Amino acid sequence: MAYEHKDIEEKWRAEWAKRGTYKVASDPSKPKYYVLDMFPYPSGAGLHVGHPLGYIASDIVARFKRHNGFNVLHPMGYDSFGLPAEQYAIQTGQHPAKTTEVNVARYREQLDNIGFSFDWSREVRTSDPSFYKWTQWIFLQLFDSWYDHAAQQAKPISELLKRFETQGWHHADACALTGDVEEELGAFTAAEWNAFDERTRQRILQHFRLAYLSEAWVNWCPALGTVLANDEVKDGVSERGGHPVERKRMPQWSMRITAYAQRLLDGLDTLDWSESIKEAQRNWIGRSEGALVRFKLKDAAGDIEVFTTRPDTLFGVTFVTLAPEHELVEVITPADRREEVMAYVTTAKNRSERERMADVKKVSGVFTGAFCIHPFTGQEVPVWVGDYVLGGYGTGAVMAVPGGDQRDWNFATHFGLPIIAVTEGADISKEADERKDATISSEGFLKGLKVPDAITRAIDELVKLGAGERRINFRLRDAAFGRQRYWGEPIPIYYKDGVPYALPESELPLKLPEVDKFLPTEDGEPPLARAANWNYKGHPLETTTMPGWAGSSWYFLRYMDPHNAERFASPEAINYWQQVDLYVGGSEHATGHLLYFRFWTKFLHDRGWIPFDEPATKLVNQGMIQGVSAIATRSQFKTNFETDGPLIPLIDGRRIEPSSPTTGFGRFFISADLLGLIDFAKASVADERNVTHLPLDIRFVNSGIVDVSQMILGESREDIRSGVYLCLNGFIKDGVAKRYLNDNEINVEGEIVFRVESLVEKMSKSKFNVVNPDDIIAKYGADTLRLYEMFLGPLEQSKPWDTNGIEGTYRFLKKFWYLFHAGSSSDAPVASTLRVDPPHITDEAPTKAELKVLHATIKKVSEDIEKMSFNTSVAQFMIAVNELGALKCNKRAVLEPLVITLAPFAPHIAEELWEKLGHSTSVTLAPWPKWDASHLVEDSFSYPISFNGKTRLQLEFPIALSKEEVEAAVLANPEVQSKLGGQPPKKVIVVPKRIVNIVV
RNA sequence: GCCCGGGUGGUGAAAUGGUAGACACGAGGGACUUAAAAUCCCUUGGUCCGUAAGGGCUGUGCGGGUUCGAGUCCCGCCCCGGGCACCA
Repeated sequence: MAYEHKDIEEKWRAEWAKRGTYKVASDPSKPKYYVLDMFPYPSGAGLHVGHPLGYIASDIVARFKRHNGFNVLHPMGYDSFGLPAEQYAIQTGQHPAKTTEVNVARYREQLDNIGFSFDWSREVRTSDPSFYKWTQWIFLQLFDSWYDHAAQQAKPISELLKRFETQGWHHADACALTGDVEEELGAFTAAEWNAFDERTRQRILQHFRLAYLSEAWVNWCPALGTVLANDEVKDGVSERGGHPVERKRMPQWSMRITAYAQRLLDGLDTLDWSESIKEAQRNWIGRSEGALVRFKLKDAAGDIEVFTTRPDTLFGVTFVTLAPEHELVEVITPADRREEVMAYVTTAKNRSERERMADVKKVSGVFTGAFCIHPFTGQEVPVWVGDYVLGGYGTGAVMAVPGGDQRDWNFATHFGLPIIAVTEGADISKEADERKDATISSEGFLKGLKVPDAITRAIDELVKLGAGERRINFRLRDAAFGRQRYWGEPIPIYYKDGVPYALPESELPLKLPEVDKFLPTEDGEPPLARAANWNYKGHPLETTTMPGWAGSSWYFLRYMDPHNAERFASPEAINYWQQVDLYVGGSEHATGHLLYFRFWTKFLHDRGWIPFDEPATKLVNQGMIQGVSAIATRSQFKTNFETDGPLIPLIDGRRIEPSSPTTGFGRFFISADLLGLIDFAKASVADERNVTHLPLDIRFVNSGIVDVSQMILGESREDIRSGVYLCLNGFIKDGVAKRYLNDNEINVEGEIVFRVESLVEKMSKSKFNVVNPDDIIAKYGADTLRLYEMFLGPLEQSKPWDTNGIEGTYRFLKKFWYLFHAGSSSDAPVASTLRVDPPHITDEAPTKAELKVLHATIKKVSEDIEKMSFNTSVAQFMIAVNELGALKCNKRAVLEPLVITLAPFAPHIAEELWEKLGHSTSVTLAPWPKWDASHLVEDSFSYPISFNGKTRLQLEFPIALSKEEVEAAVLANPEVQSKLGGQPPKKVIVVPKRIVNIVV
């Protein structure tokens, strides 16, 4: 009779594996559907209940689509290159491949327990040479490509060479140069190109390749011995480990993602992604329209280039500020100012980016002594250096308009520089006016124009004067691609005379070599430099490896054809499976993975390898499941013991006496309900440090009450094991509860229980609040876990995990099971229910009420899955079971379709019941039931009758009645009449099948 | 500062402009049981009146507005979460 989840789930997991139930192949006769989860990095900690949330949701959709006739690709794999395995390798000497293998096995075991419909025959691992062969191959394609801005497309380098050979390179083409890391490239003719030596040619080509090597400002992290990407640096320290990061110029592999800035931006409009992710990407790309303005130097050749979004404020320029790193600083500073200026530059430069960012309030700068010429007025404008201008961004110089920009205003005010009002109605004595809908008021030809018109006019004038032009600037930077690390894809490049060359395709995969240690060499070379024979035909190989995002930028393609040895995936497979129809993962990847993922897809499209240029049409971000930490308060009482003995004073004047401490000090854990009763003033807690908060392991906490005796057995922290736990009416020491030694129990009744406060925060080992899905599954089963995770709330929302609530979904499954077995002959509990527990199903025709429940459920669940509103579908299942239980329904015609609708959510129990209903094939093959609206039609409706919008009573009328008939019937009702008190209603609103509102 | 989310019982939450709190947890009461577990039934936003049946008022962060009717739409604030930021 009982619902034995363990037997059922083990049986079906084995059966699915044996039958290959979830294996999938291209099948042109069926429509395809591609459901993808962001694959996990297999960490040593294993999965906690938060990880599978998205996987369960996508699994439900995958199963639902299968029932609806789609051929569903639903794969899983591992992002198995990464820092933690390498850190572990450095500490222990254990090869990261080994650790990764162990962790993957553990992940697989945990994932299998949850009953996902993954086609494991398609598993990929980014650290597998058969996979990273193609990551390297794509790298070579990028190395062999340049971006033709005129055509808005990546093209082979060979085409560029032809162009150079016949046309050379002209400054007019210079817009092809993108990114922030190139040096100035001069124009050359075809004849010059043909005369260049190999070295020169290769150096020039680096300016065009989409994967390129150049001197770049990088985030160098000395502690990690590596370079970090911009998005791996948070607040000036490394995201992982929190080590300081400094700006350093060094040779660096980069990806020219900036070439795609406009397309990455435009593409967002075509995607069904959450607005917040799209917005984050828009911000990250950071397109701004404005003008490049050149200020001629007064006493030197050349000019200062400035980018501004507000050329309309040019008449408000009172000075120009250069970043301390700006190369002109040295050039223009006159000798008599040199000492002072260079001293400032040195300090400003040495301040880390972190300090400069943290210190917004402090204004610092110095006058160079040089002047430049205002392009419109011809007046002299002083040139300053200020550290509020960053060298790495834009041109590293700003035209300062203190009347229109707050930072410039701060700088001008601090140094007493003139401030000109640029807009009508601005009060420049208090702050700058940054409004973009103002009218220009500064003297000159822009006066009286609205800002947008003034911008256009200003640019026109700049162009006429040759002093500037329209310019679109992107915040997006080229992506650093090399890491001074071992555990990543080797970059398939070798060096001849210091010039990088592509390794021939036939040499791929370039496998990771064995090294004696996973650390940088003594002279700071990356670990790969330790490898013996790390060269190609005598030429040294590249020693940096690829970053984490390389493999994840294209893995979705490999799943389509994971064992192909000839190509990253066959054209047939790609043409069949196309884009990902539903991609599920965390929103923390908004500007990292999800941008590179789109970038590589666009690139592969440009070069003709794939027919689409966006990887995933729909993206859903699951929320985070937070942990609930159990926080215990611990205090060290002092001094009172010396005079009063081991008594703890309470605010009502009484004292409680736990077992006597041997010294004059006592360290106690205090139950949350006792906390407010202790008189901490009298207890003379020396200082705040004597009251501390410690997280207890939530495995020993139930509804806020700690099982202290169990906890001290399983606890590794000594202070927790040996602690004295003060409760309301006694204390617990060494796991034994005792009454207080004096008669001052606050409450002599009841058990001595220790309570903790709960705190919702990130689930993590260090907070002792991790819930392992394996434990939940052992107790309640995977089907219960799946249902409960969905039942917690909307998928995209973050929510705390509370194991206590799981009983509800477990009870639901037991009731569902009972529907099939109520009145069954074998009512006695038996060890295994699988064969001996016959179902009790009849073939009788269902009643109207039963059909209504069934069809309402099919309708609601079908619609909810499409909307990814899983919590409401689970609620509907509960309603159905409660109602069918009350109707004592055990009819096949009702239960059979219900099993199919439940199958995507709780596949194990559904398979078992499906089999019991007499089917020999898997429930996953059953077609999705259709709901029939005719079963949902009601004969009558109970109208809420409201007066002025407030519901007062209910009246039932046939739905066939017209508005007028309902109104008449309502007004004829004696109760309504008495409420009206003889007054005629002002108005009566009847909304059929909804409400009646009487206005009085 | 800017851009996205969000704010509803003790808790997780539900609600095409139409009966706020579905569903579930927890809590309280009861049934069954020698007992426990399991299961089942009832109550459960707040508050007031009533012995009771029942009824009144109030209530979706705050203040306005639109509407016969607002958790939902509009305007102005407050708070929480996430993202971005010396980009000139």
